Amino acid sequence: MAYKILIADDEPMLTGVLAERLESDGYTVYVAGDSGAVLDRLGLRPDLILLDINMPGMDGLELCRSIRDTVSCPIIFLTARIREQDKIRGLQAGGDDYITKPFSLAELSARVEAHLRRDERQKRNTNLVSSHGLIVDLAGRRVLWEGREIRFSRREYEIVEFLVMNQNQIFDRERMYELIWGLDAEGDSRVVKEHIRKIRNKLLEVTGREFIETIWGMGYRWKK
Amino acid sequence: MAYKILIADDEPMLTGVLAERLESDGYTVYVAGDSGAVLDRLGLRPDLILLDINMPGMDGLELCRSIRDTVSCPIIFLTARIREQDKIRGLQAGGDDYITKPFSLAELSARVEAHLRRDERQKRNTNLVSSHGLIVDLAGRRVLWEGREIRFSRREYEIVEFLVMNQNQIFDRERMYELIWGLDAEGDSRVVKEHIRKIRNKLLEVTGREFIETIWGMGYRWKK
DNA sequence: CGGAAAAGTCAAGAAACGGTCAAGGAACGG
DNA sequence: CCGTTCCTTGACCGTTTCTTGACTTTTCCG
Repeated sequence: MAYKILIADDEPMLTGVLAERLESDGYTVYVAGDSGAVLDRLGLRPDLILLDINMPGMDGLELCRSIRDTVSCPIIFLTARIREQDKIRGLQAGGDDYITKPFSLAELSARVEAHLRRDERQKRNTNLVSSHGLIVDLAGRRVLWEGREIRFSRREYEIVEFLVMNQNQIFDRERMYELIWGLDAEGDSRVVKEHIRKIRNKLLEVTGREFIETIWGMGYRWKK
Repeated sequence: MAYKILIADDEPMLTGVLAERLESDGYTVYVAGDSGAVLDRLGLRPDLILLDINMPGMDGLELCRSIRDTVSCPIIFLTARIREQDKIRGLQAGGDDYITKPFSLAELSARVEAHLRRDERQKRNTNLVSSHGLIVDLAGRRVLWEGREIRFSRREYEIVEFLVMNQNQIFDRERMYELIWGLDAEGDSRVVKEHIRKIRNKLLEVTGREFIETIWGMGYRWKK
């Protein structure tokens, strides 16, 4: 699975170059041009965020705090400021690292990798989430029931993980498609319902229970 | 407010060290040495529980289930067992994580923090607005009365949410139609009154009360 | 009181939605 | 390169919900 990186910057010149490089490094890249877009994209559960400290809309530090309220992935600031004081403030706001412009792509690439590595190591232990006896192993990307694995395809697993991680919320197909597929609503959100069907079948077959409920006209929700 | 952590373990050596570390991390710590004490302390509404799986009295898994009947905070098992099977059984009993002894205090500390954070996030994502005992769950897009759901269709829910969120204002049908259906005032704003009727019926049936009032010639308003 | 405008009620057809299936195409692994 | 798995799409059908029009009741005001 490719790591997802969210670039939060409003200079198309820069984001273009960054995206190109990171994609060639094998990452999936998303770009958000303003604070609102950044917060929207958090649902994608990026593995790392590159954050321009001077974004239109919210102040960068403020934005960083908001991000931290939602996700815990590494955040690397991109900035022209160089004063030590700024560095400290950034880290206090929940940033993990700081790269000052101009920087070389090689350097950025290296730091991104380092952070992902470290984060990965930290995560590996912990990540099991359970719900009604169903265990979702986030690190291993698999689902267990009474010790046995229920085999899901990639998309199926991603949907299960997504719903389990956002149990109390309800998502219509459009929104799920945006958040899980990540593309900008290209394509047809009807795929979602087909995947949901497959998932339900597998879960029902193995567990004999229903886990995903449909709220007519509103969307799907993981049963509490 | 400091988070409250309940340590359920009968080895004073261990609980002492744990408590010391967690207190220095800024948490309020309670210790319970046997199953009975644990259940007693649940009244304190701890934010997280560290549970030794081998406690005198009840079996750890059993105890875990009992705890789950009362509180929903994260439970981290402390144990010497290491088999994958045990891990899974623990999670099925309602545990959230599993740390095998011996563990480093740093690791424990990190996991405690991670769980508290996740729990906090989840709570915050549950946006509730209440009015006269009626609870509107914005994330789940549903309406509750005395813990029970009142089922509304999508439009109905949208109208309820809209009115509850704008309690002191009066909206005529035209305006509600524009604001809830969206811009293009295509169609006929008479639908609104039909939906209002349905909503009133459902609310009245379940709660026996009136929530929406009509201001003659002006529109509708959520009762204060 | 009486008429007009506003609001409420009801039933029925239209539209939207979700579930299911089958099949073509893309991606993957050997 | 080939076979397999997975993803996506289109079509169909039953169900729920939305909308509409006709009709009734309430409210206001001369």
